[in-house]
Amino acid sequence: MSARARAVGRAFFDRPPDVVAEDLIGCEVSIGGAGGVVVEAEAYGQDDPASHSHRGPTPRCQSMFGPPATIYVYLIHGIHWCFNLVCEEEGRGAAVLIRAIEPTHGLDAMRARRGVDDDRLLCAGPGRLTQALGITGALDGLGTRAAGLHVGRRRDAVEVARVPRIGISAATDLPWRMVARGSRFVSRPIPRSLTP
DNA sequence: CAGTGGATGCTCT
DNA sequence: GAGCATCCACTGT
Repeated sequence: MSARARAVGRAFFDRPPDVVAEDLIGCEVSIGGAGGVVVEAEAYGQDDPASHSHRGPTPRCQSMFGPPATIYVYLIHGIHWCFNLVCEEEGRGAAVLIRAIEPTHGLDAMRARRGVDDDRLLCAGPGRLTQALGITGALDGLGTRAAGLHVGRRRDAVEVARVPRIGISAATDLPWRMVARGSRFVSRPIPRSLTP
């Protein structure tokens, strides 16, 4: 077990969502002793028809308009929680969806919560990741400190691919999905046409 | 491996 | 009432 990486500061999140999403790749995220390294994340902004914040605050997405590093968690398809971190300055409604991590800590707890044995599928997808980490709507609106969430700085170099986002029906061309090249822990592979 | 369809219930118009 | 930032099982190559 390696030492915990130094935490990123609030200024890290006080930047545009695509910049934050790109820089989050390779960073360590953990909560309650479970976690890993971010290998896939998507950016969502206010002037972005695919974003919940696009039409202004609603009861669901209100926390997107909070200060940088606020946690935004919502339920999708009535089943799965999705985990975001707010970025840019307060009130902009920008956030980054964490879509996949390479699990490194608390593997047994995550396997138990997921009910699967295949480590590749533990955190490969926004719904799988929240289930593995035990993240629910109870964290919505909290800051990282209050939630017990740790975000550590990137320690090793990563090559990041910028590709179109997944599972949305608007702004499907915007390349705001960031993927760690070569990782086998992503939710879906990088499109062949965008592979060197 | 690719494509399809069902589950499941909250959110917003 | 329609749509949804998903996942899983199942089909057919």
